[in-house]
Amino acid sequence: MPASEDPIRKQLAEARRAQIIDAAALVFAEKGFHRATTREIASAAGVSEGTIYNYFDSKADLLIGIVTRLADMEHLGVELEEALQGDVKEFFAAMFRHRLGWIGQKGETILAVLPEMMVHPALRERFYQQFVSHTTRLLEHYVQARVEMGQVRPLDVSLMVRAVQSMFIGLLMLRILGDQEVQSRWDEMADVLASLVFDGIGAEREA
Amino acid sequence: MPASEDPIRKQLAEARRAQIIDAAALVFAEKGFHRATTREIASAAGVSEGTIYNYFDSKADLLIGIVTRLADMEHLGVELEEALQGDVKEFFAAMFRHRLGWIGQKGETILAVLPEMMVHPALRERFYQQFVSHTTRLLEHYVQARVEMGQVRPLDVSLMVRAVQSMFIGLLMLRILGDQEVQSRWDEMADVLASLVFDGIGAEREA
Amino acid sequence: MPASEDPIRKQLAEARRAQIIDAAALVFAEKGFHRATTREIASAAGVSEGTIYNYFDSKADLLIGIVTRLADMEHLGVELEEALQGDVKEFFAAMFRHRLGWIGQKGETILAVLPEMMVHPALRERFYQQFVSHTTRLLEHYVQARVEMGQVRPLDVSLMVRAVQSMFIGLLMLRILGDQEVQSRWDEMADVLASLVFDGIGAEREA
Amino acid sequence: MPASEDPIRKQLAEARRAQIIDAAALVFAEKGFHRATTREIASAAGVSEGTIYNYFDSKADLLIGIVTRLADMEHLGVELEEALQGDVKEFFAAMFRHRLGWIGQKGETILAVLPEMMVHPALRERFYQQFVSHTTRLLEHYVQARVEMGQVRPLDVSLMVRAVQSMFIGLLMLRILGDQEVQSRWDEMADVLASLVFDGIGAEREA
DNA sequence: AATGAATGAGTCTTCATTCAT
DNA sequence: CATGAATGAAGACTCATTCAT
Repeated sequence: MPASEDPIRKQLAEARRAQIIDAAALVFAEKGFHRATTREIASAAGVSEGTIYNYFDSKADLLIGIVTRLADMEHLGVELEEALQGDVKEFFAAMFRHRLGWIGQKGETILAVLPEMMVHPALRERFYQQFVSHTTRLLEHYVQARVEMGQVRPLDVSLMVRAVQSMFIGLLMLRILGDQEVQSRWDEMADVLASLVFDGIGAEREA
Repeated sequence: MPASEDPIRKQLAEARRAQIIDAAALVFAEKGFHRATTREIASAAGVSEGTIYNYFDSKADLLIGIVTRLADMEHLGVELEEALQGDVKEFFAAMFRHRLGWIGQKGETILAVLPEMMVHPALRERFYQQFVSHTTRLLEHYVQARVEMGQVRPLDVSLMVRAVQSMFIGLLMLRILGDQEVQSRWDEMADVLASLVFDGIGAEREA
Repeated sequence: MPASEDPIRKQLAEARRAQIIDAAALVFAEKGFHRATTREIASAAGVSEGTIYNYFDSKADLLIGIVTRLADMEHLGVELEEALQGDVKEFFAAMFRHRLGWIGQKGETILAVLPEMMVHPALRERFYQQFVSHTTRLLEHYVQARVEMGQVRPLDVSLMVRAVQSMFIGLLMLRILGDQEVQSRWDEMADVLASLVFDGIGAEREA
Repeated sequence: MPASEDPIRKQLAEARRAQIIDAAALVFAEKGFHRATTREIASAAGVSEGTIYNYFDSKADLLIGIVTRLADMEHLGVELEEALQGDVKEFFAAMFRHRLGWIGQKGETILAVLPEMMVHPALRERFYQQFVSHTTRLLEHYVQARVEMGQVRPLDVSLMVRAVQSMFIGLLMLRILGDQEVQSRWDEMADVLASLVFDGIGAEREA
C-alpha cells in the first residue's frame, strides 16, 4: 500500500460521493425523498445500489450529505463583504441579490431536502443552524449597528430580521408552489425587496 | 328505508369524515405523510383501518380531504372586510393579524400537507389555487387602487404583493424550522410586519 | 303467528334465495368466484350485503346453492325417455341434443361454478355425483344392454362411456376457451357427434 | 464487468425462474390461484417472497410463466410425425397416446392454470392459441387430406375435429373431477378412443 | 326480515439493506 | 471497491362477515 495512493484514493472517493449526492438531489427533487428509490438514485449516478452503501450509511444519510454539500458551496461572496461597509439600502439589495441568486441556483437541491426537513428533527436542526441562524446573527449585528448609527429606524431588530429572512424562504416556497410571476421575474425581485424593506410602500411616512 | 334517515346518515358520515381527517392531519404533522401508517391514523381516529377506506379512496386522498377541510374553514373575517375601507397601514396590520392568526391556529394542519405538496403536483396546484392565488388577486386589486389614490408608492405591484405573501409562508417555515424568536413572539409579528411594509426600516427616505 | 303466513313466507324466502343465486351465478360467471365481491352480488340481486347472509352461510355456500339449483332444474326430458326404446344411433343423437341443449342453456351458470370446482374438493364431489356419475350409470346400463342385443360392438363399455361423456364437458370447455366454430355451430354438433360415435369416421371398417 | 459472466448470469436467472414457476404450478394446482399465497409459493420454491418479484411482475404473471413453460416443453414427438404418413386409425391412436401422455404428465400443471384461464380473457386467449388452435389446424389438414384420399368419410371436417379435441380436454376434466375409472385406466384410453373414432360403436353401419 | 357501516384478518407488493462473488 | 441478486420487514388496501338499528 504505497503512501502515494492515499491522496488519489481520497480524491476518487470524494468524486464518487459527489456524483452520488448530485444524483440523489436530482431524484429527491423530482419525486420526493420517499418516492425516490435507491435503485433510481444508483441508476442516475451510474453506479450500482451496493456502491451507494459503500459511501453512505443509509438513504437518510444521503440527505445529510446533500445539506453538507450545500453548505460547503456557500460563502458570503466578495460583493456582500464589500457591501457591509456601504450604504444600507445598497447592502440590502446586495444581500437579496446574493441570497436569491443562491436560491435560484440551488433551488432544486434545496427542494430535495426541504420537505423531509420539515418532518425530520435532526435534519431540521442541521439545516437551520447551517443556513438560517448564521444569517440571522449576521443581520442582527448589522442592523443593530446601523440603528445605533441612526441609519435604521429603531424597530424591534430581532423580529425585523426574521421578517427579512422569511422572504427568502417564502419566495422559494412561492416558486415551488408554481407562482408564475415569481418564477419568471426572479431576478427583478432583489431590488423590489430592497426598496420595500428600506423605504416601505407608504406614499408618506406616519408621523 | 324511511326518508327521515337520509339526512341523519349524511350527518353521521360527515362527522366520521371529519374525525378521520383530523386524526390524519395530526399524524401527518407529527411523522410526515410517508412515515404515517394507516394503522396509526385509524387508531388516532378511534376507528379501524377498514373504516378509513369507507370514506376515502386512498391514503393520498386523505391529504386532499385535509386541504379541502382547511379551505372550508377559511374566510376573510369581518375585521378584514372592514379594514379594506380604512387606513392602508391599518389594513396591512389587520391582514397580517388575520393571516398569521390563521396560520398560528392551523399551522399544525398546514404542516401536515405542506411537505407532500412540494412534491405532489396535483396537490400543489390545489393548495396554490385555494390559499395563495386568491389572496394574491385580492392584494393586487387593493394595492393597485391605493396606488391610484396616491396612498401607496408606485412600486411594481405584482412583485410587491409576492413579497408580502412570501412573508406569510416564510414565517411559517421559520416556525417549523424551530426559530425560537418567531415561535414565542408570533403575536407581535403582525405589527412589526405592517410597520416594515408600510414605512420601511430606513431612517430617512431616499430622495 | 297465523298459520296461513307460513307457506307465504316460505315462498317469499324461496324467491329471495333464487334471486340471490341467479345474481351470484351471473357475477361468478363474469368475474370468477374470487374476483366477485359480495357487494357486487348484492347489487346485482338488488338486495343488501347483509341480506345475502340471511339466506346463505357464506360466499362459498352460494356455490353450493348454484349447483343445487342447477340440479333441481335438470331432468331427463320426455324425448330422451322415449329415445331409450328406439334406434341406438337415434338415442345417441337425442342424448347429445338433450345434453348439449342443457349446456347451451346453462353454460353460463356452469361456468360460474366449474373453475372453483376444480379446486374445491367438496364442491367437486357434489358436482360429479350430481351431473356426471348419474349419466355414467345410465349410459353404462344402456350400452351394456345394447351390446347384449348385438346392436353395439363389444368395446370396453366403461371406458367407451367415459369417452362419450368427455365430449360433453370437453365441448363446453372449447366453448369457454373461445373456439369460434364450436360457439357458432353449437346446434349442429349433436348430429355430428352421433354419427361419429355410432359409425366412426373411417371409410371402411377394419377387419 | 467481464463479458464471460453474462451467459452465466443468464443461466442462473433462467434456473431461478424455472424453480419459481415449478413451485407456483405446484401450489396453484393444490389450492387454486387465489387461495395460494405468494408466501407459500416462495416457501415451496425455497426463496423469499421478494425474490419472486425479481423475476415476475406479479402473481398473475406467474400464470403466464407457467403457460409459457408448458408450451416450451411441448413438441409433436417423433412417433407422431411418423404416424402422419401411415394408417389413419393408427395415426389417431398415436395422436391420442401422445396427447393423453402429455396430459397425464403435465396434468397437474395444467390444473394449475385451467381454472383461472376460464375466467381470465388474456390467459384464455394465450392458452387457446398455444395448445388448441395449433392442434386444430393440424388435424383439419390431416383429415381433409384423408377425406380426399377416400380413407375418411366425408363428414363435416371442422366439427369432427372439434369433437376429437373435446375428448382431450374432456377426459382431463373427468380426471380432475375424480372419475376413478378414467384415473386408473388412463393408459388404456388411447386405443379405445381410436377405435371409437375410427370405427364407431355401432354393430353395423347405416346404409 | 333488511340494511349497510364497521370490522380486522389477510395479502400482494415494494424497497432499503446486505453480502457473496 | 463494485456489483446486483437475495432478503424480509412493513404497509396500503380489500373484502367476507357481523350486528346494531
